[in-house]
Formats: sequence, structure tokens, C-alpha cells
Amino acid sequence: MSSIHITARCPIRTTLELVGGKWKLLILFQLFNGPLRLTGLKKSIPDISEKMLIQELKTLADSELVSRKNFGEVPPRVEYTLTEKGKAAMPLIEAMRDFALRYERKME
Amino acid sequence: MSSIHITARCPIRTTLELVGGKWKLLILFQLFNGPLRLTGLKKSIPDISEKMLIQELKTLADSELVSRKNFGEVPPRVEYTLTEKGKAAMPLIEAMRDFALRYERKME
DNA sequence: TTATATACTAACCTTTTTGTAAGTATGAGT
DNA sequence: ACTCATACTTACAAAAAGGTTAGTATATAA
Repeated sequence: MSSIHITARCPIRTTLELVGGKWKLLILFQLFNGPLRLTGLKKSIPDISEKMLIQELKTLADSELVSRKNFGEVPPRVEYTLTEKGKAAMPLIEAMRDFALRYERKME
Repeated sequence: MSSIHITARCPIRTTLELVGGKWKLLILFQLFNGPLRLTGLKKSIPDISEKMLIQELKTLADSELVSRKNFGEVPPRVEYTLTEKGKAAMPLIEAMRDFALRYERKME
């Protein structure tokens, strides 16, 4: 309730910085079912551009929500996995789903 | 879990459209404590510009998350209140707070 | 030697979002 | 007549986000 104070750095703003934008939550959500490679992610989010996907993955890895494992093979093989911090985003995604469904009066 | 499918219009994207961006959730959050006028909102979110505040309030009113009551007085007096749909955003904000706190390891 | 597969980079552009600064309207009070 | 308070508008500018296209690297297989 009033335990959140709107200041330059409040929890709401922190979360917006971490997972705000058009793609980050969609990417995180895909990774909840297990690690995926770039190609797999691209298939599961058809309308994201390769550039954005790589760029967002890098941001997510920088903030430690996702980890990146390079197998050092040729052709390249790189796997993206949710970290524990990344998994903490699941309740957030569930809350978003609930909100959207309630907004569209499809539940409750 | 896999009950969300990432398509052109999925719950995640719907929510992002409704409350995405830098300000909407901050505004909604302020209104949880009761109706506020423009001036009151401006004070509680010090770094928002007047233009953005009005603009976002209009968007929120258009999507029926906030209702606008004009008292028709001079000088103008207009009150903004959360609708039921708007109140449905509270769990979302709580989930964001939990995520941020967990990210910063301030709670478990 | 040539093609293949995959992750990634770089240059460039367009669109969207956000910000700044100035102005409008008007009844009440002085 | 003049000022005040308040919500809002408008024109413009800056910044951030997102998109497109072409290219790089390289072990392996044909």
C-alpha cells in the first residue's frame, strides 16, 4: 500500500528498468520452460527481430536475469537459461496475465 | 506456465499496452489511496512533467482504468479516481515490488 | 574449394516516447 | 481593470526504442 514511496529509485521504477520495454518479459517467459538457444527463442517469438533479441538477451544477462552459456563449438552453440533472479519474474508475469484477463472480463 | 502463448495479442502484450511505459503504473499507484486532483498527483510524482501527467491520465481514462470527474468550477477542479479495472492493477504493482525487493535481496 | 549452419556486429534509419516552454480560458476576489 | 488559481493545449525538440539490411567468423561436410 503506502509502503511504496515514489522516489527517484522505488521498487516500481527498479522493476521497470529491469524488465520494462516491449520484449524482455516475453523472452523471460519463454525461458521458464527451460533453456533455449537463439534460434529457439526466435521461433517462439516470431515477430522479434534478431537484433532486438540479441540486444535484449545481453541486457538481461548483464542484469543477471539470464545466463549465457557458450559451448565453444562451430557452428556456434549458445544457450540461454533463467537465473534464480530471472525466475523471480514469474509471479510478475502471472500477475500481468491475471490483470489482462480481468481487464477483458475473461475471468472472475 | 505454458497457458500463455506468445502471439500478436497475448495477455503479456495486452498488459504492456495498458500500463506499459514510464508513468502509468506510478500514477495508478498514487490513486490507490483515493482520488486525487492534478495538483496532488504532480506533488506525489515530483519528476513528471505536467504534459506527461495529463497525457497519461487521458490514456488511462480512455482505457477505463481511471475515471475523470470535472466539477465544472472556476478555477477548474477535476478529480481522478481509480475504476474497478484500475484497482485490478494493484496485485501487479505488488508483484513488481516483490520482484524488485527480491532482485535487490532485501527480502526472500 | 565451396557451401553450410549459427551467433553475432555494425551502420543506418524510422518510430515512439518523453521533455520544455509558452500560451489559453474563466469566475471570483480585490 | 487586474490578478489569481487550475486544468489543459500547442508547437517544437530531444532522447530512447525499435527495425532493416548487410556483413563477420569458422570448423565441418560435400
